[in-house]
Amino acid sequence: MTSGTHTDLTKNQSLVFTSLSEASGPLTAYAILDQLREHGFRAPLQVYRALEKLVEFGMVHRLESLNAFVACRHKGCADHKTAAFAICENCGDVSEFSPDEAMALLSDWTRENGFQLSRTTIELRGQCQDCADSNPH
Amino acid sequence: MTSGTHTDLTKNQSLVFTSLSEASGPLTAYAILDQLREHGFRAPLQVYRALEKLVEFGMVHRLESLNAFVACRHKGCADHKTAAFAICENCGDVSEFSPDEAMALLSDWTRENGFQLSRTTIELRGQCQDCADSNPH
DNA sequence: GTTTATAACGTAATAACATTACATATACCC
DNA sequence: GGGTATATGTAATGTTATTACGTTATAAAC
Repeated sequence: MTSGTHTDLTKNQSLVFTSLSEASGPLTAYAILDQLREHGFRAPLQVYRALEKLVEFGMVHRLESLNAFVACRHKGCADHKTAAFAICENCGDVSEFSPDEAMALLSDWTRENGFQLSRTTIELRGQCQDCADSNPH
Repeated sequence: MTSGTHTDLTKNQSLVFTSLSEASGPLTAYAILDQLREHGFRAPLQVYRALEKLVEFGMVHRLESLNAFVACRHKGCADHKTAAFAICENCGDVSEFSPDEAMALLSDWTRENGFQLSRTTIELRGQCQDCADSNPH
């Protein structure tokens, strides 16, 4: 083995990750639970425990403004401490991107203010291009 | 009257705003409710309704990663669509700042991707200077 | 191969956060 | 007064997340 891959997921972690990977958008913990009942899941904690690890591994992100979770689709994301998300309030679509330059400026602030950064949440809410095109204002 | 001041708060809005203004940090809706029981508050919805308006007025911010609310302490904040927060996970202290340059870069992304931005959440988690000094790693 | 330690898992109960639904009140305009 | 819009009161419920406790799987140490 070379580096930080995670083929070593447990059964529950795999099930939760697969569920998120196959979803077209973010899922709440309880939505995941419902999907996985047929695989034997019975309680929220089974989902939350798996999610905790998957987030720790960098394979899943939590969307704070949605109380939901997405599989990371951002190539190389595990190398980043930060991801940013654009969330369409019309269709629910979520785009992940890497706000490197913006993050550098936020890091300037933390440096100037002696703040020891551990994680960053950046979430943009609005309308995606498709929805803006079909719902003109 | 000149401009966007809000001396015209309703009774409930005033009570909730005062509660948040006098607090040393963010409060959850239920913490506000408990504080305001002596003023006749009886149900969560009384708090949530007031908060909704106060956020709309730009007088209060919601911290998504905390499910809590803070009174805006940022001079001129009402002019900004965006505020950023540095949240100390040790002492709970929250610093608000105006991430103008970072926001400009995020706006570049939205422009390039046709995303119609309505609001932005930027929350930094970590340790404030005071806590980092007293809890060295 | 048994002991020991650690991480993962199962289940129930409960806590914490937020909304829906419906009835009433208040204020402002005509 | 009648009509409209906004604010309020209250109860019930829905949604999200955690605590507590006990068991099972895994792997290293002896």
